[in-house]
Amino acid sequence: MADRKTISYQDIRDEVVARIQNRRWPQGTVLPTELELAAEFGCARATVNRALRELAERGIVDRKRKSGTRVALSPTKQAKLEIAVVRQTVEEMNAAYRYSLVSRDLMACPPWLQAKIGLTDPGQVLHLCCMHFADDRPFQFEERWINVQAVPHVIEADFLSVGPNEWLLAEVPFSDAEVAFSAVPASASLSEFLAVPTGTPLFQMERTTWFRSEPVTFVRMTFHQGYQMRTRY
Amino acid sequence: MADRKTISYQDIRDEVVARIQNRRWPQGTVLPTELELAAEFGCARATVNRALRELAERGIVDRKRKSGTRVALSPTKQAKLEIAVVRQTVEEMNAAYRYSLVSRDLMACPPWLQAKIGLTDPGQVLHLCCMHFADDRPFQFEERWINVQAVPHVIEADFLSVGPNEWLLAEVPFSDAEVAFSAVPASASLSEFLAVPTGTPLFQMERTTWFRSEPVTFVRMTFHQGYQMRTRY
DNA sequence: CAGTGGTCTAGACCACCCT
DNA sequence: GGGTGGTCTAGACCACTGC
Repeated sequence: MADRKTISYQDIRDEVVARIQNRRWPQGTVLPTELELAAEFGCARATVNRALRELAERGIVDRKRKSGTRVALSPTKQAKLEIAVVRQTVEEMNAAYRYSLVSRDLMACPPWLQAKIGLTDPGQVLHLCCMHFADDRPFQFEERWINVQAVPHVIEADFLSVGPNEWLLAEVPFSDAEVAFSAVPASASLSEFLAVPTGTPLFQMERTTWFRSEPVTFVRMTFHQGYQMRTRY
Repeated sequence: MADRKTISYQDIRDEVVARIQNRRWPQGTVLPTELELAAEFGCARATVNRALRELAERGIVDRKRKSGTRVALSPTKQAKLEIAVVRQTVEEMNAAYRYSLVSRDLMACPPWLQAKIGLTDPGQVLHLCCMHFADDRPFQFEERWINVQAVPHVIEADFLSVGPNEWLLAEVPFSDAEVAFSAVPASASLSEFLAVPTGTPLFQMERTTWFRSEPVTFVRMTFHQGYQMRTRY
């Protein structure tokens, strides 16, 4: 350690990671207590605490009261996926974004959807189909159902110029969501919208969204052939 | 707010989220300063700081020195994906896990791989193919290349009973990785290993791993038909 | 019961960056 | 230049949990 004036929590965090990678503290090892580490590094316990808390969040160590901090055994690593709005994703590729509404109809909530999102009252849903283009080439086909009861004035939105994703984000900020990724074959309609042969493997993302425990929307986003979702961790 | 003895950072965090969802603080709004919030909630600034820092990590607010804290405009939401070892994934489905080594050969690093993982010296790589089963049904096909230079004694491992993933995790703990998810058609060999017709859409995950900036391994994991990766956020 | 992490406080200094 | 968040300190009390 450099003999700087003050030790930062990042110094401690990095040093702990180094010792784990060095095998000085192999997997399963119980680390010294916060007090001991604070003494070793010559800093306050709060500083050690912050460093170790961050490592615990990353899944690198496990912490328990009384038993202490130990190096994690099965490193269930956590990847942070940044899920942005389609427009942003397209623009980050330096491509021109274009949005187009395909269809919009109000309907009774179908039973499968009712079960899927856990809706008790069989109310109405707004059913939307949209296309997103990058440089005028198909990028994503979006099929969405919105729970009218949860967002009543969705009926007044025409979704001609603004996509439902962005509209909802402004309307229902910071909701909870559950996502599922999978590979699906292009159906007849998907093959037309995304300009690929029927049966082509396509990357799909499904998402159900709740606002204060009330289901708001379910969306199925199917990407163009060859799309990859990437992240670092 | 309940008139409890002390205000926790979670109280503040939840209250701030509530005010954002209430539209009391619409998107783009500049929040009161930490000092002002501390005064309002009757707590120390550090407590407010921790609450707001957590919200900033979640992407709900943006913080900048001098300009202050404001409600995020484009909520690039972050999903935390827990990427576990295959065995763990299978066992969490209450299925019996079985592993099988398909092939193992030492070879010169092919140029495409050299370019992909950013390897400067054209050294040797260990090329492995493995199968993972859940209740004796194909679950995942794994094709992997390991940089021998980075992990020399990988040559002594036979990978007959322990898969390369678990071996590497014990060997090279907590490395950095880059992952990409996509949908691919089943190739001739994939169709045999995963028992599906050729061309079937399959979910695939590719991962490159570095340990202290040195490339360690590149792996391509292809899942059985219909596999879904799920998460909440 | 006692040890460990979890959290809060009151105060301080610093670094960044907008005006 | 000055205001804001970023961080550290020294001390305190609390909550959980293994012994």
